[in-house]
Amino acid sequence: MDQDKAVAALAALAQDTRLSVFRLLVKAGPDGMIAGSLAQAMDVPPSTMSHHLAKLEQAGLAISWRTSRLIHYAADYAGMQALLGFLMADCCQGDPQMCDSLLSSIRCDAVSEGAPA
Amino acid sequence: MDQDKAVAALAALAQDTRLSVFRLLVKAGPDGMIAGSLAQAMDVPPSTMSHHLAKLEQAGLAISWRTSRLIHYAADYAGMQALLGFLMADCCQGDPQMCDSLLSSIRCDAVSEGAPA
DNA sequence: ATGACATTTCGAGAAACGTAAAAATATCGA
DNA sequence: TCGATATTTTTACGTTTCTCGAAATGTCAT
Repeated sequence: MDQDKAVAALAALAQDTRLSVFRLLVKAGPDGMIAGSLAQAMDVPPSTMSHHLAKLEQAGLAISWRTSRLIHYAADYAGMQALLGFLMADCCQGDPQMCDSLLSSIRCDAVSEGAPA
Repeated sequence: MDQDKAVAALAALAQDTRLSVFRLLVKAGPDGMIAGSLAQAMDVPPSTMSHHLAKLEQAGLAISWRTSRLIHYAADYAGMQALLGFLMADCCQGDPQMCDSLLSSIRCDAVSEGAPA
């Protein structure tokens, strides 16, 4: 992950529809979702969704594969991991505690926002 | 952190100069850096840097304060934390292991990219 | 007060982005 | 092969974003 790739990944997520799609894919897991279902879920035309999905895939945040006529999209966890690592790099230089407290609040069993019980 | 704020924060980071500035601020720590120094460091005019800094601050990723004629900018760790938490929400539904492996690679003592020895 | 310094606000042009209809491509069933 | 389905590519237009000079604002020393 270099600067350019990070900017591309962040730009891919910095759009309402795409951010929603990405989070939907994160929740959906490795099996992913069908392109058409995503277009329906987000209430946008197929061509618009295709454009967004292409951007997510180019940014390394989603992967796709075909099953007969259907195209599956799933979150690219490796890409997400690389992006977060890039953002967090050097975060704790001189103060590991600060970084630790930041990360601990993100741990799955500690996430509270965006994941209502 | 809601969807709109997350999009704003991601958009703030999805720009070459601003991403560099943010990472510089993350490295600089709580004392932050002076606006003019950031303009020099990034080689952009003061007005351009001011525009970028305003966007980072509006996005909740930076804070600023004045010391006589100088204006300090520092990374807003709480904002960064909220954004990462939002992105990670629901990441491990049904598969906590996947989320754990993702986070463990981000831990400060495991960061390798972007932080050359 | 006046001038010098640090930064922001305003304004305008160029470039990039989001949207979606229309046409093209790919796959399947009959 | 033909039509139907699923998706992408092409193309176009309106909007937003980026950039930076010029002017305005805030601060300090004299």
